[in-house]
Amino acid sequence: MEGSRVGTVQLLWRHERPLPPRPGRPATITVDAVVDAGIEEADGRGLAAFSLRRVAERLGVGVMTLYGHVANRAQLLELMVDQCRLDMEFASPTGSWREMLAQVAAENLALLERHPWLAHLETERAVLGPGTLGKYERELAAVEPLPLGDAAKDQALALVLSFVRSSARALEAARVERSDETPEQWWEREGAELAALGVEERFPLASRIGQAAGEATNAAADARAAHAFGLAVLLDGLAERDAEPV
Amino acid sequence: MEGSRVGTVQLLWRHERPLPPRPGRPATITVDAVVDAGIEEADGRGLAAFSLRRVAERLGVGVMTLYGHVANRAQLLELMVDQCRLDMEFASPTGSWREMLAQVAAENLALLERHPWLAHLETERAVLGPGTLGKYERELAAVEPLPLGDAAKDQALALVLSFVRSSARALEAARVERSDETPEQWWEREGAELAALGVEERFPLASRIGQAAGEATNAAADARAAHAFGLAVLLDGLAERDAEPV
DNA sequence: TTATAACCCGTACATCGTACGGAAAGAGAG
DNA sequence: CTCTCTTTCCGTACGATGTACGGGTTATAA
Repeated sequence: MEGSRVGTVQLLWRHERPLPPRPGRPATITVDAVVDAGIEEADGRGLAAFSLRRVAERLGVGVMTLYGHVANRAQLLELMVDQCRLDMEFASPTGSWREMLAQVAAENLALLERHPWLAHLETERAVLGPGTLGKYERELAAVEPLPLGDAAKDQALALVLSFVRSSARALEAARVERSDETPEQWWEREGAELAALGVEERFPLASRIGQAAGEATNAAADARAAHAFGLAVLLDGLAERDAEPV
Repeated sequence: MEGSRVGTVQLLWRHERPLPPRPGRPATITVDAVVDAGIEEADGRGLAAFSLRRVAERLGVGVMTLYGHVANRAQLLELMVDQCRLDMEFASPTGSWREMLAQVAAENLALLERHPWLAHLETERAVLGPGTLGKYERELAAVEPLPLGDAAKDQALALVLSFVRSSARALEAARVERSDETPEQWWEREGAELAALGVEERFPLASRIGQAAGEATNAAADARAAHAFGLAVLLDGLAERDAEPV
C-alpha cells in the first residue's frame, strides 16, 4: 500500500522516483487518479463538501481503497495542492521586478480562481513537493533584483501572495453574494433592523464607507479595481525599498 | 427560544434591545454565557477541536440546550467574533494616519494572539454587530485623513487587516513549529529525502532563500522583524498615495 | 390550584474520517 | 494447470460531529 509504505515527501515526488513493480494483485487506481479526482471534486463542490467518500465514489471505488494510495485526508489535500501548483499556468518572468511581481500576482489570482478551495485551505506548513518548490523558485526570481536580505525577499513574496489570497477570497465572496441575493433582499432581511438601532448616527464613518465599499463589491468592475489598488500599494511600498536599500 | 425566535442581528445587539421578560420556565443560561463559554473553549482547545458538545459540557448543560439560545454553530461563532471585537483593547487613535494605522495593526495583532482561532475563522460575510461596527468605525478614523475615495479607504484598511491576519497565522505557526520539533528532527524526517532528490541544485534560489526564511521563522525576534517589515512596506505604499492623490 | 408558556435535553439520524481484517485477484513456481 | 504468495480492495464498525423532533419539567399568571 503506497499510502502507508511511503512518506509524504516520497509521494509528492512520485513521478521522479517511480516505485519498482511489485508482485501481487495490481492496483486498479493510481495516486494520480486519486489526486485528480480530489481536485475535480474540490473544484466542483467546494472544500466544505469535500469528502473522501465522494472522491472514492467519483473513482468508482470503495472509500477504504483510497487509504491504499494515500495516508489520509490531510495528505491527499497536500498532494492536491502540489499538483495544482505543478499544473499552474505561467509565463517565464521578464522585465523589471515590478513587472515580474505583478505577473506573479496575476498568475496566482488565476490559479485561485480556477481552484477556489486553494484559497480556503490552511497550509501553514509548506508542502515540499515539485509543484510548490518549482513555483517558489520561479516566483523568487521576481524579488531577487530587490536590494533586500534573503529573509526579506521571502517576506516580500509572501506579502504579495498573501494579498492575492485574501483578494481572491474577497472576489469569490462577492461573486456568490451577487448571485445569492440582491441588495434589496439583504436590506429587507437585515438592513432595516440595523437602521432601527440608529447605526447610521452612531457609526457614521462605518456607514458611509461601508456602503461605498459594499457597492464597489457589488460592481464586478470595481471589485477588480480594488484588487489593483491593493497590489499597487504593495508594489509601491516595495519600490521604496528599491530606492533606499536597508 | 431565543435561538429560533430572533434573527442574528437581534442577537448581536441583544444588550441594546433586551427582550421583555416572558412567562414560563426561566432559562438557566444566557446567550452571553454560551458566547463566553464558546470563546473560552476556542481559546483553550483551538478552532479544530471546537464543538457544541464541549461548549455545552463547559456550561454543565445538554447539547441541545444551546439551540434554545443560539440558532446553530455558525451563528454562535459569529456571536463569539463580535464579542471578541467588543472586548478588544485599544487606545483612542491619535497622531498621523501612519501612526494610527500602525496602532490599529498592533492592536489587531494583539487581538489575534489572544484569540488565535479568530485568524483561522472564515468570515467573508461581515458580522454586523456592535463589536464589529465599533471596531470598524474606530479603525476607519486611521485611513480617513488619506486623500482617497471611500471605497479605497475601506480597501486600505482591509489591506492592513488582512496582512495582520496572515502575519498572526504565520507567527502562531512558527510558535507551534518551534515547540513541536527541532530543525534537526525535521531534517531527519524530511530534509534528507529532499536532498537525495537534488533539490538544492535544481532549486537554488528556493533552497537559499527558503533556508534563510526558515531560520528567521525559527528565531522569534526575526519573526517579529518580518512582521514589521511587511507592515512598513504597506504603510510606505499608502504614503505614496498620500503624496500624490489619485 | 390549574393552565399555559417556555425551557431543558434524551434520543435519533446523517455524515464524516479511519482502524481492522478478510475476500479477491493477479504473478510466479512447480 | 494448479498452488502459493503477495498485494490490493473494501464491507463493517466505531467514535465524533451538527442538529431535528418531541416529550418531560418548571416557572409565571389566572
